[in-house]
Amino acid sequence: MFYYVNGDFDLHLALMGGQAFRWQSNEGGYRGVIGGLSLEVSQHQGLFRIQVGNRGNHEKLSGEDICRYLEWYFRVDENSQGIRAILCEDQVLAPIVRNLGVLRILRQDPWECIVSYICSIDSNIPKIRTNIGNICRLFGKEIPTDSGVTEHAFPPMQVIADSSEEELRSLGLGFRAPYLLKTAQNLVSGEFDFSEMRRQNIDKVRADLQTLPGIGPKVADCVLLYSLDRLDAFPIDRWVRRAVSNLYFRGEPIPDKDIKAWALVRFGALSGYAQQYLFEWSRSEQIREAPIR
DNA sequence: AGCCAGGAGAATG
DNA sequence: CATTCTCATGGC
Repeated sequence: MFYYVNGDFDLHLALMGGQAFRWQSNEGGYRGVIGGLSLEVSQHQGLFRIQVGNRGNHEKLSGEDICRYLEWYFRVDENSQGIRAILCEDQVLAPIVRNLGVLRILRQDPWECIVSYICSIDSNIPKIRTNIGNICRLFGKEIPTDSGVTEHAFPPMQVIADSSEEELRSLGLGFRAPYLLKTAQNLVSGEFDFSEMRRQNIDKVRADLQTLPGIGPKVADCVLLYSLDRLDAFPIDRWVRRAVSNLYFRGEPIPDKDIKAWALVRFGALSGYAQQYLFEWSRSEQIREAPIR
């Protein structure tokens, strides 16, 4: 089953930029798994094509349902050129936005997102990908594909909650293992309602997320931005911290709380997109000055 | 060898 | 109460 969507996309930026960690480039395209859905995505002059390889545990979904879900995931209804135009009103951001391709924020599953960014603590993108891959291989349901490669669905939170710290450590999670285990156990207790979180005040949701072990200000903002539809979230990592300092404050170190307040005023509802462009710029620059903080 | 999409808890001012 | 320090882990 194929599904075509109008272009205006940079798949490499969206899928390999460090938002999602289950995609790998694959002769001209990208192969990945969303939830339990095995996909292959490729770009063809102005269009991009999605091939649904296997529905895994989503057999009950119709083709239309899957299409709607993919529209949701890739945010195809979004006017990315309009967003770029608004961001370009910022004289510092303008050249960065124009030089990078069309950047989109994927709409991921909150549980997957929480796991991914707990794994991201004091880590790096290749290692996060390895960790997430290991978690899916050990705990995720197998998804047979036509190409013969066996993919793995992302495991439900109950499976992780029923695992052990030793098991998670064996996957290379290190000190993040107890964080993930306890957070999964807290989540299955049922006190957290992600659909309710979508409607609540962002500060309330951020505070609730931060009650989970291993989720502090940065991870909470990643979950808000990448999975709970809060484009006004502004996750501050060392790359963004460096970019803001160098681009806007002459290299002067700025406390995170000040950056957060500054970003809200400067970028408002599009803070998340500004952050993503700054993140990509900072990483492409590879500034080797004294690290901020 | 040193760096890397931070968080938690204790110590300090 | 706010800021700073230290620690845990593993791959590249």
